Amino acid sequence: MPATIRDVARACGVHVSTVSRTFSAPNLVNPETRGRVLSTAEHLGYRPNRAARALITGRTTNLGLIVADIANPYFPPMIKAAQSQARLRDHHVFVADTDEDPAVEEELVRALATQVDGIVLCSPRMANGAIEVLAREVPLVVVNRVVAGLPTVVMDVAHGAKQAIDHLVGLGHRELAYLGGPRGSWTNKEIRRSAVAVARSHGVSLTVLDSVAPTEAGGVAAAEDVRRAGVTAVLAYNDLMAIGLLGALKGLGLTVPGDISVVGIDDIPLSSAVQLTTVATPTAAAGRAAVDMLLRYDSPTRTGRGPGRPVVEHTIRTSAQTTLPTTLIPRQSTGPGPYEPASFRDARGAESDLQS
Amino acid sequence: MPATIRDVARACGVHVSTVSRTFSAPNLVNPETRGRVLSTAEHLGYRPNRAARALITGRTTNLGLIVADIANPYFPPMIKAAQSQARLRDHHVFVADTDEDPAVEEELVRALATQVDGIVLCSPRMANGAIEVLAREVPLVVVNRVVAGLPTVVMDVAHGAKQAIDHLVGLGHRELAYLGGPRGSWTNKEIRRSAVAVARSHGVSLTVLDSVAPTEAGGVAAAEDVRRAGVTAVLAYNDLMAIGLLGALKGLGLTVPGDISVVGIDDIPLSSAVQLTTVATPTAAAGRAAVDMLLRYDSPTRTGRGPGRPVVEHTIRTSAQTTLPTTLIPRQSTGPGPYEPASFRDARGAESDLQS
DNA sequence: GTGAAAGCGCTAACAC
DNA sequence: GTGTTAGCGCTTTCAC
Repeated sequence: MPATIRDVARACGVHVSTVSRTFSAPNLVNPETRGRVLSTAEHLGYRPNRAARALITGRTTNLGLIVADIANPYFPPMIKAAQSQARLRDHHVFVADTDEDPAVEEELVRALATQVDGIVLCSPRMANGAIEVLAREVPLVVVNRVVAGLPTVVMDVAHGAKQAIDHLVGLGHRELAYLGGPRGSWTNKEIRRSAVAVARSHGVSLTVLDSVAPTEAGGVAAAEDVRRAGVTAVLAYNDLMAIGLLGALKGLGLTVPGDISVVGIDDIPLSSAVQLTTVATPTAAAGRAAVDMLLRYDSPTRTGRGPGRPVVEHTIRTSAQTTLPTTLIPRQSTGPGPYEPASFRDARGAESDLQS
Repeated sequence: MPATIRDVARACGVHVSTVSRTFSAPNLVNPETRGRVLSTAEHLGYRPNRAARALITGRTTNLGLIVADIANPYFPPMIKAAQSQARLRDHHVFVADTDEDPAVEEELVRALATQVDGIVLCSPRMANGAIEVLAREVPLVVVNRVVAGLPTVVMDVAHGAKQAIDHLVGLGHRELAYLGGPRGSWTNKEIRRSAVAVARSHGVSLTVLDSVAPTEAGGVAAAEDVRRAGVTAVLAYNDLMAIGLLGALKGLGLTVPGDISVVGIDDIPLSSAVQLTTVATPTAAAGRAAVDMLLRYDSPTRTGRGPGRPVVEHTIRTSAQTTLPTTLIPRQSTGPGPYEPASFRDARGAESDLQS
C-alpha cells in the first residue's frame, strides 16, 4: 500500500496542493516547506502515481516503440538509441514486438495508445491507410516508411542500393539478382525500384527474386533459386538473408565470392564477423531522430474553463521527413565478376536522374 | 480528444455505469442494451482509458520486463515468449534495457513500478539487497538468479557446466579454463562454482579467467589470456564470448578444435551457424514461466469500506523456484584433447555430491 | 506562498 | 438490469 500525496500532506501538516507543487513546480513553493515535504516524502517512500498524474495532465511521459521482430539484430541498436534519447528527455520507452504481423501491429498501437504520449512505428507492415487512421488516435512517427502527412524517418536505401549495384558492376558483374524482402515493406519496394533502375542504367540484367522471410532461414531457402537464376552477384534485402544465403550457397558447392558475390543491407554486428559486404544504415541515429520528432509534437494544452479540463491537442508542428545516409562497406563476400570491370561516374544523383 | 465513457452513455441514453459494465462485466448487462452500447462505442471510436481504470482498480494489465542488453541475442527469444504468454492472459509487456548498469536497473524498476502490475527482472546486476527492497514496492519475479523469498526462474547452469566439463574431459582435455562473465551475475558464479568442483572431481586443472564484457568483444579481448593460460579447452560464460574467442584464437594462429576446444553456453541462433559446441538454456520457457509466476501473485483486492477504496495486496501465493534443464549440444568447436580420453559415470548428482 | 475545491475517466458498492 | 453515488491520486485554477 504505497504512500499517497495525502499521507505526505498529513504527515507534515501541509495541504495536498503544496505537496503536489513540490513535485511538479518546486519553485512555486517556499524552500523551507519544500525541504520538509521532500524529506517526509522520502521517509514515507512516496512516489507520485503516474496513472493519476496522466489522468489529469493528459501526459504519461511514456513513449511506445513497435518493431517487427526484436530477434532481428537490426532493431536492438535502434531500440537502445531510442531509449537513451528518451531518457535524456525524461521519458520512458515501452518496446513491443509484432512478429511481422500487421494485425498484431494494429492491435499493439491501439493498446499502447492510451498509455503513451506517442508511438514510434518501425518498419510497419500495415497498409498506409491503417497507419493514417491510427495517427488520428495517437501521435505517430514512422521509421523506414514514408507516409504522407506523418513525420517519418527513413534510410536512403535507394542510394544504398545504387551503391551496391555500382560496386558489383564495377567489379565486372552483369547478371545480378535482388533477393527481396517482406511484401508490406516500404524499404523493400524502395530498394527494388532503385536496383532495377540502376541496373538498367548500366545495361546489366537484374532478376528479382521473392523470399519467404527476412531472416537467415529466408536466405537459406532462397539459395536454390539464386543458383537457378544463373547470376554472379546478389543483393539481398538485408544482412540476415545475405548471411543465410552465404552459408547455403557454400552448401550447394558454390564459393563466395569466387562463383558468386553477395551484398547485404544494414551492417548488423554479425556482418563484419562473416565478412559480408553490405550497405550500412544508421539505425541508432534513426532511433534518436524518431524520439525527437515524437517529442516535438505539440505538448498537451488544457482548454475549456475550470480545473481538470484537459484537452489534448495532437497537432504536430512539423511533419518533417528525415532521410539518413547509407554507406557501402566492401568486405570479402564480393569479388571480381566474369566481365571486364566497368568504370563509370558514381554521381549521387545518377539514380534519381533515371526516374524522370 | 478521444470519446469518454460519458459520451457513449449520453449518445445511447444510458447511464455511465452501464457502459462501464458493458466493458468490464458484459454478462451483467442486458444483451440488447449491451449491443446498443457496443455499437455506439464503436461508432464514437471509444476506448477505455487505461490510466483511469488503473487508478481505481489498482491493476494496469501491464507487465514490465527488464533485461541487461536487448542487443544480446540471448534475450529476444525470452522477450518474445514472455510477450506472447502475457498476451494469452490479456496483458501487455513493456520491455526496457539497462545496458548492464545496476543503477539504471534500479531506476527502471522504480519508474515502471507505478504503471505495471509486476516486473520480470532478467539477469539482474543489482545486489540482492536492492532487489529485496524493490520487491516491497512492486511484485517481482527474478530470472537467472536466486533471491531468497522471491519467485525465481533459473536455468540449471550448474548442471550445464558439468555437462560441458564432462564433455571436454571425456575428449581427453586436462588443462581447462573458464572464461567468466559479469561480476554481478548469479549465473556466472554458479557456472564457476560448478565448473571448479567438477574439474576437481575429475582431477583436471581449471583456470578461471576474468573478462571485460559478456559480448563478442569481450571474447576477443580474452583470447590472448586464454593462449597464455596454456589450456587446451575453454568454457565461456556465454556463446557470444565463445564466438568472439573463436575468431580471435584463429587470428592468433591457433586452430579450433585442433589446438583448442571452445564451449559456450546458451545456444543462441548464431551458434549453430558457426558450429559452436554449447549448452542450450531454455530461454523461451523461462520467459513464459516468469510471466506465469507474475500473474500468480494475488490479484489486487479492495478492502476498507465504501467504493473506490482499493487496497492492493501484493502477497504472493507461492515463492516457487523454477529450475529449467540445460542440454549439451556438441558441435565442431570441440575435439579430441592431448590425453587419453577419460571415461566416467555421467551421473546427474555427481557435481552436487562434491559440494558437501 | 498556501489552502480550498473541482474534477480527469473510470469502477464498484448500494439501492431500487 | 440499471441508476446513483463516492471516490481512486493527482493537478490546477482561484482566493486569500
